[in-house]
Amino acid sequence: MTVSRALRDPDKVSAKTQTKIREVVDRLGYVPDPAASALAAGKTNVIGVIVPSVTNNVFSDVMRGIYEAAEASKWQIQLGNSRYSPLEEESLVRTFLSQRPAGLVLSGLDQSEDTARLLEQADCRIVQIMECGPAPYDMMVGFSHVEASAAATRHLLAAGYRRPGYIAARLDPRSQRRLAGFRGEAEKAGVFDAGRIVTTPRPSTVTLGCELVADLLSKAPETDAILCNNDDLALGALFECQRRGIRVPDQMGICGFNDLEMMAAANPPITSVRTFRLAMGRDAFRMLTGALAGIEPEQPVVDLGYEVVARGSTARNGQG
Amino acid sequence: MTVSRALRDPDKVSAKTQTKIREVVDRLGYVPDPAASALAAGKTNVIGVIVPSVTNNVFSDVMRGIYEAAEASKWQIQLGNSRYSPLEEESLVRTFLSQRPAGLVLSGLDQSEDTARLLEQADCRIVQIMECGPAPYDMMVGFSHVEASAAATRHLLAAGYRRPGYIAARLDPRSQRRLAGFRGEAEKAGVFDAGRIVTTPRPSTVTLGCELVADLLSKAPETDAILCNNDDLALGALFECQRRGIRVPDQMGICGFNDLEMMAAANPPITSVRTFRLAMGRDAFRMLTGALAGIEPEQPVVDLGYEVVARGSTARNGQG
DNA sequence: ATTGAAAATGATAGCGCTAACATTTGTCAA
DNA sequence: TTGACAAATGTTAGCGCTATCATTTTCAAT
Repeated sequence: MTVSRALRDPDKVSAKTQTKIREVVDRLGYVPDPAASALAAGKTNVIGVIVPSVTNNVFSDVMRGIYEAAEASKWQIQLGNSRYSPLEEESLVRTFLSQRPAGLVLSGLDQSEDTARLLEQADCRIVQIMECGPAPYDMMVGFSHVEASAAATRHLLAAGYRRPGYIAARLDPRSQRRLAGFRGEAEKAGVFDAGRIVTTPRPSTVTLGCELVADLLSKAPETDAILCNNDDLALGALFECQRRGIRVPDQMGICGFNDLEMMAAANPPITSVRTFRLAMGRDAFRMLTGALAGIEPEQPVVDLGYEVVARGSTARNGQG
Repeated sequence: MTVSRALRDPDKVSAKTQTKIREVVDRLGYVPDPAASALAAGKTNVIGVIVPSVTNNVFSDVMRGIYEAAEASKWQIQLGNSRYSPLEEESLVRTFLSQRPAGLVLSGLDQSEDTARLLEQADCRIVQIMECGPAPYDMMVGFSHVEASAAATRHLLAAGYRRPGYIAARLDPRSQRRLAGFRGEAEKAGVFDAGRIVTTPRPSTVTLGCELVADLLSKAPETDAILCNNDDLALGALFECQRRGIRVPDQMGICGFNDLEMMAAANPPITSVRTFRLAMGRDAFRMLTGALAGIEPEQPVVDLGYEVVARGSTARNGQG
């Protein structure tokens, strides 16, 4: 029927036929069946999004960016949770691809080999988020974790801290690159000491931040600043220092990563590296749907950057 | 073909045919097309989940419970974000129902009239989460917000606080019921004062907790305890009190709601009302898929309860 | 061996839509 | 008025699967 056309591509149908159709559709309460449409057209309006965690604030902000951008569009978001496992990611990619999605949004650069092969052969557009790097499957929007944590390290050094430590939980690839950024910059300044790095595979929490600081201070009591792999840990670090009577920022500088909203509210406010998570989700969605509409992005890789937000927790000597 | 049967209902196919089919499937890399299946069968394996927020920790925990329970099952989770808007919820329900989902998970009891009508006519199983109440559409798993906040209020009174205030952001229906629980209990004890209630429609953040406390103290400086509508606000309240040199718990008691992980790590640790969010998601999924498999739940409404976790922030007079 | 019932397998139609092409209608210049 | 062409609408087949029923095979009991 012309009905199908009227509903999907109203320009190709005359105005009066459109009104007639709309009237009948309303009267009958007709709703198109997406399964039949998918089958006949051989494609869907589904955009698959695979994230490593649905609870981590970082990803929930990205998801919000995506959902808000997708709101009132014809695109359906299908969310998958890989729980930081490349194997689960692979299985999700398979599942999603079997649905002939219009597009796929993936986190990071470190897919398994099999996943990479699937993605290269996939006939859908792909956006990788969270990181920037060479050789995207298709498109990419993120930032450099190495550079961001290097900048945070330089900030600590500029504030006068000389024995910086690093705490991290669940060392996913991005955390490892942040650690590498810290290490590189600390070595360059001649202040690196592997004894001041404390990590754990456990998932990140505020409580864990307390524990990691306790661990760090028992191993390296001389530590005068802590670069935390994320903001949960940084908040825990602050609490732990307070409990031990360690004055922040004078005796100990604390810097987080991501700049969650609570960092600014803490007491003292905690320095952090702001990342643009909402924008990342939104831009990923726009790049993807733009490309699907035939508008190729100017650059396949978009670097959203970062910003070291200096606050009280590293304001030694009146700096920051 | 027998192939379809072998893949969906292996019991009905002989063992040797099964192996043969599996071999060929592997060799050809055959993957069933879910759209065709949905069209032919008139139903899907999709379970729609509609939450008011994807960033709020409460809902992300519930989502995690659902995703973890759904992991490796045949069920596909389709997430919708109503952003606290009954209208967006209605539109999501319409979209989801047009996909002939196997089930639907909704948040709360307060759907719009049109949504309620849609749901009553829907031929899929429905679970409402987050709250308990009479007259579920189908099934329900949650807890009583009124009772939970009443219990928190009683805890504050038992700790010796006599001029309790209440701060809340974004008054969704559940927040309103929590406020009602506070009010009821405070009135019963003769300590209610509407001047000690400060609310705002803005979304909840830690920073907002600071601001609401500032507002509360300017209006009602006599306040000696704050029941916070959630944990973000409670953390902000603690920070603000610290900044003002108000001693917690001696001069001011602080109690949160939900008992996010960070409450225990704070300094002092913050009293909160624990809710069972992961379990809520998991149980909702299990009830739903159980019912779809023909196993009706013993009770259509499951009350998961709550638990007041007393910590340092309300430990006046050595109590708590 | 024969029978009957159950188990396993096969054949057929159709789910509701869209792509591709065929036909009709409308519009305008010659 | 006519023809030429574009715009609008109609026709047809088929997307890949499943439900249903028809047929064949299996196998135990007689």
